[in-house]
Amino acid sequence: MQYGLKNNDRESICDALRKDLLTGKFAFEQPIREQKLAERFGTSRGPVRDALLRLTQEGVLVYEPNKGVRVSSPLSDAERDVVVAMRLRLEKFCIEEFIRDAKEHHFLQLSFLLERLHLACERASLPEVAECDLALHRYWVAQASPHLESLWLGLSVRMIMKYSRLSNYQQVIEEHNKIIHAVIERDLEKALFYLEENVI
Amino acid sequence: MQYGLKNNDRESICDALRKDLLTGKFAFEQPIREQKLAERFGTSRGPVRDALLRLTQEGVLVYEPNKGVRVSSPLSDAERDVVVAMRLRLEKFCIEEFIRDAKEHHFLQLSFLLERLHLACERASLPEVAECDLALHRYWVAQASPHLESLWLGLSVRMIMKYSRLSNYQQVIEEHNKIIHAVIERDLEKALFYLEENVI
DNA sequence: AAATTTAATATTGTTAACAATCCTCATTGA
DNA sequence: TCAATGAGGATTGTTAACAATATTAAATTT
Repeated sequence: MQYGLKNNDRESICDALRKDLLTGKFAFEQPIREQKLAERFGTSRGPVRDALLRLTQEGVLVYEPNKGVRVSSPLSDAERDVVVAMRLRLEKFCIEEFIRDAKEHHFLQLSFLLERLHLACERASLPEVAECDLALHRYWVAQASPHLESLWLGLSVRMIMKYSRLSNYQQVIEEHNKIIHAVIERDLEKALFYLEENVI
Repeated sequence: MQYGLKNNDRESICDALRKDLLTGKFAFEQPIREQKLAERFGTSRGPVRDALLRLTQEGVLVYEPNKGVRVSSPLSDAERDVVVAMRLRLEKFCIEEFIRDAKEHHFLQLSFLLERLHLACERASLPEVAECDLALHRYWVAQASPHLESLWLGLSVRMIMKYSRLSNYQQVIEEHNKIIHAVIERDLEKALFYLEENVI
């Protein structure tokens, strides 16, 4: 479980940790120790602290003064419903913008991300599937509104943490095929419909 | 503009900076320098970096590697609409939970926060009004769902940054009076109605 | 004079040492 | 026996120095 970050970057540490957290490598409520992570990533505690602070703000971790961070407890069903509704509102807006403004090379990038998701599903690797799924959705959000990207991330991460439908790989592929083909055909109505089916 | 933080705390720095940002003390796109803030708050750059990182995650600041952070540009009208809808969805849920579960001392605390808002409005101090307004809404959010609190903060801060209706002090007071009295009477329907009028 | 290169400065990124706080567990005293 | 105390270690919080990168200004070349 040793990572080789050539670019010592809080972003890299943050992404690696987020992946671990999403795929359940840490238990709920488990405390996270800075020194241990620093050793794992081959850096000092500084960049690790940065990453932990970010993940705290995203809601994956909970911070208590002088006690550090621990993995946050899962959302209640009611809380999750709220988060789902919010994410859907946000992502619908972004899909709409994306379909309106996207050029050919954006669609190409989308196809590439879809292909990566395919491969991850074939390999049946949950961490990779989770990452590719997020990367795909994140792409149109980031293209449509950089402002809303970090907001979106917080919502999505919380959603996935609660429980993951991602283990049904066949369904994951089909849902995303539908969405993306609708997007590429610039069929807004269809795209929103399939998105609504997928984001639950 | 010198603050006297006895408790050197990233939280304090973060709150102070957020207040400045919300009330327009920095221009959009203006770069923020760590050293300057460290001197202002009488600490080293470490805690300042922590605060800047948090505000970046909240969306108030934008980070570029090796270039630091700058004040983020304002939301477009369409983006703001999305954020408003999301915040409303979140806060309605929290009000509902709050009304269901609140004890007498929660109502007392609410009255206290309302009183503070009154005083701030009388003094016509925009920074204080903004702070009290946020503190009030934040209270029922935090009570109803600590999970959703940081999410709510990101939404609210972005909303207020765009433009502030807060300068009409008389209206601010009336709107909050209505909401809070409805809450104390546990009249959910009324509370949601007045909330919808307030969060725009 | 305009463009390019180079040096100097300013700013962010990282690190290791130190300070403050929390936690554990053995010791003490009733 | 049990609660209170306190020492020791573990962990987080802060700092200042250093490294890496970006920006600016000057010098050089064309």
